[in-house]
Amino acid sequence: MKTVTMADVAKHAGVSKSTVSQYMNQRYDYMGEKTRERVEKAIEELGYSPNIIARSLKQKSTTTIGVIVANILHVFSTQVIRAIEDFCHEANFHIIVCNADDDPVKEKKYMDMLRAKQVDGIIVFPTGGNLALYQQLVRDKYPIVFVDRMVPEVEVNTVLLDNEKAAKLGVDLLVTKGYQGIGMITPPLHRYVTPRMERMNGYQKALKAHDIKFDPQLLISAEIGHIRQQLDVLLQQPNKPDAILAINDRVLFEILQYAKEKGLSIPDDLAVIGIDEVTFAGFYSPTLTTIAQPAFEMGKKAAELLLNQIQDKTEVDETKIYRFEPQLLKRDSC
Amino acid sequence: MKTVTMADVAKHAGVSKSTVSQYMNQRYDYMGEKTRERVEKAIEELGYSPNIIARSLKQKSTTTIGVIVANILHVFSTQVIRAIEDFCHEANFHIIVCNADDDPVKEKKYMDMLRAKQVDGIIVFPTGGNLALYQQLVRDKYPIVFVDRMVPEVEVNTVLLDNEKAAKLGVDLLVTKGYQGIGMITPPLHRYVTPRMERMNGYQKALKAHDIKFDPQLLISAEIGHIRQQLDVLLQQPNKPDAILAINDRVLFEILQYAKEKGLSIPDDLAVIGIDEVTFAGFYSPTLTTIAQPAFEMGKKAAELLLNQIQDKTEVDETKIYRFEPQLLKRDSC
DNA sequence: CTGAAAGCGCTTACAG
DNA sequence: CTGAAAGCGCTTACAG
Repeated sequence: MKTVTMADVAKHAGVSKSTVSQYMNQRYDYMGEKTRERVEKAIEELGYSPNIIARSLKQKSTTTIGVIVANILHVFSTQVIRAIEDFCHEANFHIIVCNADDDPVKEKKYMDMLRAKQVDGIIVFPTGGNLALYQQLVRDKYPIVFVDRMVPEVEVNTVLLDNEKAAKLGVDLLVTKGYQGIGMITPPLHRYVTPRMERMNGYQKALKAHDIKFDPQLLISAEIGHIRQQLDVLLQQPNKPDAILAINDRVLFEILQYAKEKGLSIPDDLAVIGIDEVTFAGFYSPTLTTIAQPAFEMGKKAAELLLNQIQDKTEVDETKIYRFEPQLLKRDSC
Repeated sequence: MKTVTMADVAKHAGVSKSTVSQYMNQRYDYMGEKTRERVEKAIEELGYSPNIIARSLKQKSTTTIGVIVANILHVFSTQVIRAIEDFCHEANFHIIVCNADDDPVKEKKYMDMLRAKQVDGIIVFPTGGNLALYQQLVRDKYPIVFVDRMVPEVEVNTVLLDNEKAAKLGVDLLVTKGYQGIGMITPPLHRYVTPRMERMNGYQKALKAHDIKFDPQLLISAEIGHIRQQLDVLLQQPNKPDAILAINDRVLFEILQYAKEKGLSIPDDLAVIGIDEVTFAGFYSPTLTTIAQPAFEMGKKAAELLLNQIQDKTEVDETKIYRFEPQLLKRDSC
């Protein structure tokens, strides 16, 4: 496939490259009628399509952005990506998707590559492990938006769920329904991961608001693979919980699996609320009360913020945290 | 952020651009020890990072591929993308992800844009609606791989599930278990969509192999939103099915939702098998018998085929259909 | 062992 | 209204 270039078109039409370029960029203002037609015809006949790479080199814009997610297999990431894609499609931008796998090394590698590829900006679910890099980007005024997690030391527009509220919605409902011991299950908290930390805080604050003492015994913080086993221990205890708040969908799966194995009845033996909507919530038995994240709105907002930054580089936006409202979907699991 | 270029590095190090370029490409063969150190130091001090766009223009390779999926929200697409991403990451390639939404117009737009952006190749879940374009690409020897669907008129490497076998596995199991009336539910078949057509064929062939007459009455072909209603009609009939094969996960959801609403007991009132594994199959009540697609292997294969095509353009591979084995996961819903 | 020069395919002042 | 020329930031024969 011999590629046809602008020079070919120019020759074929008997005009200069400049004129073809004007045509391609729809600057017809000063172009003769016949000239335009000739160029149009030449493009048609040669099947010319411009090399955007070459244009990018000159214009310093690739109309492409990078999106680095923690894991594209998570439903939440998928929905955020989809929303970003839709928004970018409108604006004629493309997205390069990368999986950082929660690994700061991989994250850095991707960031560097994306910049080397001259993407116009980056949306990232930050691992938090590349402080110096984030700060460098901010200093360079490189367009960037954080999603799902924040990095307190770094001044970047950030799109987050109101995580405390999400946990509070769950606790409030459980308290209203009269549950006494409200447990919480989360993956490990050893590292600062915004959603987990904030949801934990929300859980504790909400308990306090209801004058319930936080009981560390009712908290499980373990790797996904160990949750069922710990749950088993927890439920043997005399002061076992009668309700549990699952910090995310992965945790909810473990609880449901456990309940199934042990023949526990939900909500009678154990009430359950999960943060994150799940596909089967509406037809599980019982139907599952969940707290949904507005993932599409969040993705859209992230894209909007980034494209704004890209388009008017001059304006010095103040950076902000954008909080989105979780939505309580009351069903029958509590 | 004033970008530092190769020329800056050259000046700073007191060498020529050529030398810096050699250094960047690790061609140290003929480079003096001191020269190398000087360049290294200059790069360090200036914080130089090369502009890959510029390199791409010269080298005619962007180390980027395009991936056009039908819908990134589908679990299958997600898994395929993830596998492609992983494979590409190894090879230092990046992926641009696009959603065609099953719309040939959008598909064409994306294809054109991706080529204009000089991606080195494209993996696509083809809508089937751009025959001329596909054929043009083949003629141009443009690296391309189809996934999930085939386009019979076009000679392109294609990665598919053995769809007939998937349906056959389901029917065989149901027959073995003694079910008499085995129904099938699918989205509309008006257009040729490989998985649907092949699974339908597989279903009919499998029935025949068991000397069961195919009864069109037991088949529902309807938009997702109308399935429950049609199912209701179907199950009122005298010769209603006692088992159903769901052609994909979306259909399975509808069946489960229906069963829940009507208080049907699975498998006693109605046995169910779904093609596509679902997250909750293992802890639903009953646990769900499904037929899983090896999505990761399929994605990996697609990436492998594409990168091979990209790397040795000379070699004329014969194009092939690569079939992957579905996996029957026996559980309790039949 | 290193540098000058041409070129990748565009865009953009500037001149006429 | 249109064209010649310079330049975007690299790479790559080629010369010495």
